[in-house]
Amino acid sequence: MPEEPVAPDLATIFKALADPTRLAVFQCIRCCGPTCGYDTDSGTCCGECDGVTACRIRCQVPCAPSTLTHHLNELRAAGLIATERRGRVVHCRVRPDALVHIAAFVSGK
Amino acid sequence: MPEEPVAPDLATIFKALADPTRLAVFQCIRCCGPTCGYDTDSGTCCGECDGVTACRIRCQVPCAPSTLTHHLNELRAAGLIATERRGRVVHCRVRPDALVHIAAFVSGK
DNA sequence: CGAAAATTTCGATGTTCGTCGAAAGGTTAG
DNA sequence: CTAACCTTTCGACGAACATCGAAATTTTCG
Repeated sequence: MPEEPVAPDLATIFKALADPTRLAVFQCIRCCGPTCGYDTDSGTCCGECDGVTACRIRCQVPCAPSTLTHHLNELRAAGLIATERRGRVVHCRVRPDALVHIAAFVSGK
Repeated sequence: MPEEPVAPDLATIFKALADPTRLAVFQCIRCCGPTCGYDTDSGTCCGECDGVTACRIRCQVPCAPSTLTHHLNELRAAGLIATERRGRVVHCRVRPDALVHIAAFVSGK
């Protein structure tokens, strides 16, 4: 299961952020941890950083565990976050290139 | 029917741009006409500019007339565009403050 | 090994959404 | 006034979506 299949189009990225709960999840990941050292080539995250664990996200964004998994999958498919399992927990991070497409859109393509 | 009821939240704005067809409509409006001189106080558009007519949008984004009306309503409700009827046709324009919320989001809130 | 913890998968459910066609509404030109 | 044009409203329909609970999976710890 790759972290990010291909470059998703703009509408897909917007759709990933269009749900209030999912947007809150993204903001939580964004604020609670440093930017992920995700490597596009190797498809892996750096092993040093901690990120935000899923269970910690659920402290700030209350929802069922399965619901959070679904939202994380959507955000990851949109290329916005990277996830990495370390033991029992999953660490979530914002990808450094997450918002470049949106930024280009705002600045007039 | 006000042009824009209240300041919509970020998720609503993203949702308005999350559909490929609707995003194409927005880009069409954005590219084909100058920025609208929409006045937040008076709630009207300046009477000088032409904007892009709905029927012209449908030349570039094929869909049923009722479908386009629906999409324009969504974009307007999200505060992204302003519409103005002039005679038989409806002129559509991007609101000058359309993307400020997204820009703030990209730049880290 | 067995229990506990964190996450995922699966199936189900109710809602929202995008789309269209038909009909109605408003406006201009002849 | 009437016909043509552009747009909106209405109702309907199928697809997609957010959410959950239960069960399964993965991993650590005693």
